[in-house]
Amino acid sequence: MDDLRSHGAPPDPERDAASDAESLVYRSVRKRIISGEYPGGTHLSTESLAASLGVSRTPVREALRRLQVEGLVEQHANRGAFVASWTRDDVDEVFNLRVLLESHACEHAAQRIGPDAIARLRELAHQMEDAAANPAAGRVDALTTLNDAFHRLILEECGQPRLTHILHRLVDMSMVMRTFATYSKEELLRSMEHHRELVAAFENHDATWAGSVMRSHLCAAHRVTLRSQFIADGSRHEAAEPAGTKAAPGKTRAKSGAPATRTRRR
Amino acid sequence: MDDLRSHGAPPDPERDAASDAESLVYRSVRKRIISGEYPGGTHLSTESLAASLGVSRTPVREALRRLQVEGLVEQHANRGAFVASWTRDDVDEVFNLRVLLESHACEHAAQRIGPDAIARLRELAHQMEDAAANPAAGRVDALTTLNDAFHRLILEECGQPRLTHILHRLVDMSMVMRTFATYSKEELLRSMEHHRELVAAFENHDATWAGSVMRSHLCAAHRVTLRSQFIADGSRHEAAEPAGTKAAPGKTRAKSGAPATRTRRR
DNA sequence: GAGTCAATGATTGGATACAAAAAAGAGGAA
DNA sequence: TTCCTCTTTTTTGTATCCAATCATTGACTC
Repeated sequence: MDDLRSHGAPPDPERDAASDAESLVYRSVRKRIISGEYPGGTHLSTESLAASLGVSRTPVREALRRLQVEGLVEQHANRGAFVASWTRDDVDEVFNLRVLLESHACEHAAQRIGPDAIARLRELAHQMEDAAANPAAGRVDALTTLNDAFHRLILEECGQPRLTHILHRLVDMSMVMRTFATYSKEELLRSMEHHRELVAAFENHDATWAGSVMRSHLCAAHRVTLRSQFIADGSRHEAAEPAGTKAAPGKTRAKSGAPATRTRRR
Repeated sequence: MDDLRSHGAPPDPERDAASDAESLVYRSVRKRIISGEYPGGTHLSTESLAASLGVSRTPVREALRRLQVEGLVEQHANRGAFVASWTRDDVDEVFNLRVLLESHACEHAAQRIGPDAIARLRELAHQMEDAAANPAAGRVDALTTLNDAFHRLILEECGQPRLTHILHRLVDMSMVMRTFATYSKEELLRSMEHHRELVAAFENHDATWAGSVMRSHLCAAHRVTLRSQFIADGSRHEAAEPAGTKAAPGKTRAKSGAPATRTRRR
């Protein structure tokens, strides 16, 4: 009957635009983690989150569980949820995985992508160049949003839902880490050139070329992230704790492992 | 003080051995999905699950949310959770990702693995050969358990928690699909030989060799899975619906997409 | 007889209430 | 002063309750 409706948003498990309370909390908390408003180690109290968002604790708990599985949050039994922290090894791992998977996705996308998506990619690349050339306030935000859209569009074109899902989460992690990233002028220009080159590779449906450019692009981003997050000797950059937040118990220990997905020691 | 305790299980986000109600439900439902007791399309009612497990609906809902994010169940808004179904494209995607990632993990593991882990791998390989040679009842279960332990041990040795986590989920999916798999005698022997060869590669810390064997191993498994799950023309193998279960609404449609991680159509 | 519409029943999503565990703090002894 | 212990307080984890939504069934109309 109204099959059209069930065709659209509701059955979509990644209901980014869903209007229920759980999704509201999920989007809100995720956004704040990615933007850096909640730095690593921040205690996420279900009660205060529920109060500040005007919902009860039930959907908050479900949203935190989702964020935990996605790796942005750690949950300690009977102690609640904390924003995941990042070590240098974590940064390396995430970027190594992105290099491996996103270039793979790029190669598939190059073979399947249609003219509409290519046009959209070109438009996004142009908008990024405009934003980069215009030293206005909010430039970084605009660039981040456009860059995110560019990468996500490529992912959607690869036609592999699980790969897309995994990479969305890795890209989220990269964005958390890139909160403090500062691109030099040269690095910015190189990044723009990578985007242009990717569009050219897609126009020619050249999978090898597209994958290769993506690898270069991510290697460069990896270096920028490392430079902005860690000082040369490899010691950890600790985001300043905002007043009123409590550090995760046993945090210094936890850092030597990894957030959210640590394996058991034997 | 009791820092030792917080060192162990409690702060582990993948608390497989946790004793709270949510984890109990999670493990129970996950096990039934993987074992094939709940075939694709089975409706997972929060109420009946809560009743059968002796807990309330609250932890059941959280466990289902976790399984949804992990891709084993689909949640349709206001309609509840259903066990994810698998198309041939899904099988191909999962195995392609495993080939890419598990060989990568293997290469890292080969460089880091210690003598204890190698000994344990050799032991597991021997046990598998014994189990394979002994045509007793429960042989398939024993082989599945041992093989799972073998692969997971390699993953833990690679020292990359996120990669490990992602692969755990992909392996779970493979196990769901392999429920009905039947290895021929030749395929079984080849699989055993792969395990032996992997141990040899690890003993020599030869990353290229180890990664290469793992690729072969997974390609072979991919073919067996395809053969057992789908008939030659590529049409879908539908697991028999047990009496009393309701099919997911719009299921025929959903199958053309993918479970749990479908991307939005534009 | 087929199709449409409304009432009913079942099930989910969310809110609140309660019990248990952990963290924080006060107090006292060495 | 420092360390230990007991109490208080906060916060989590679970159970129960209520409202909203969806599927189903039956009656009604064309």
